[in-house]
Amino acid sequence: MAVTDEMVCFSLYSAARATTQAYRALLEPWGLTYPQYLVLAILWMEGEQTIGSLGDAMQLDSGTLSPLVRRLEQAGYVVRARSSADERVVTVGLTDTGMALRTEVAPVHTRIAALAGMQDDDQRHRLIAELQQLTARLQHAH
Amino acid sequence: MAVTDEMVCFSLYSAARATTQAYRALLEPWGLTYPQYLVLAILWMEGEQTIGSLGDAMQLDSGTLSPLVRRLEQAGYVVRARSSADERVVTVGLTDTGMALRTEVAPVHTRIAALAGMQDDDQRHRLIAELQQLTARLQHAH
DNA sequence: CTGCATTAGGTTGTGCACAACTTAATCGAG
DNA sequence: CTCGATTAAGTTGTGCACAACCTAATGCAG
Repeated sequence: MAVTDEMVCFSLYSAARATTQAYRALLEPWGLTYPQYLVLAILWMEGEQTIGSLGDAMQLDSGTLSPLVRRLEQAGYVVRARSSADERVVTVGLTDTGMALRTEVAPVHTRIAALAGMQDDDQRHRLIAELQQLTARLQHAH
Repeated sequence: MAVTDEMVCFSLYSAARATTQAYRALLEPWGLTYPQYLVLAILWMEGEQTIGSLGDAMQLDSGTLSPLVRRLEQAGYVVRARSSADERVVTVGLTDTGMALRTEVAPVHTRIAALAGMQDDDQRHRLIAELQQLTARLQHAH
């Protein structure tokens, strides 16, 4: 029994890395990373976003999102544009190529959940709720 | 209700980042990161290790551990030495300074668990077991 | 209308995480 | 004993995560 097996933090750290590994394998044909997939998933479901709204959804700051979205743009999946109403705001929208990925790529998260043994809705929602509560507590702690 | 709130992967990703954030705050006085803390925790509990045994425990390869352990050495917490029995192997041991940290720093993971609302042993072990099972399933999937 | 505070996004620097590769030591079949 | 295979660790390059800082646009008190 290793030291780390007694730590919640380590099992989280480990599970998160196993998850992004699983995404890496399934997303490899499109050269997408897991955070890039998340941005596309948000765009597919909710339409055009700003860097700020992506940051709210993913809890990431512009220091992470700016280069990430730039790479998605270089790959031809999204376009960035300064908002005409407010020149500070950058909008991010899907290209036709990005839109076309949806059918094939969007279901990946469901396949990952199945691989993880999380195909049962109740069980999955219970785990999600528990993790969200844990996250909220840690965030409010400081 | 955001898109990402339906995804196990996102709640994991989010919880893992909240955890390392909490560690960052508590470890700031010693300039330690969460993975560095893990290495020290293993050394405190199990004594001298090799790069390979640390890699087994943390599921990391030498590409991550080599520079990480180098930084711990530069900070004066550990020493590296080539094994005389097998010159390929590098052993990692605590310095007196590293040993002395134990009293103050080792309890941090318990404090994090408390902040996360995971002070109850049964509840914590149930979550750890669930995450370990999920991790194992994802790792065996490929 | 002016000028300072606020806000949105970008840049820089550090440290993981990991793939792909290199180097050097050890092992082991023949 | 020899030499090809294996093993341990390190190096290089890419992408995230995040702190600290910068720039430019907007908002707003006076």
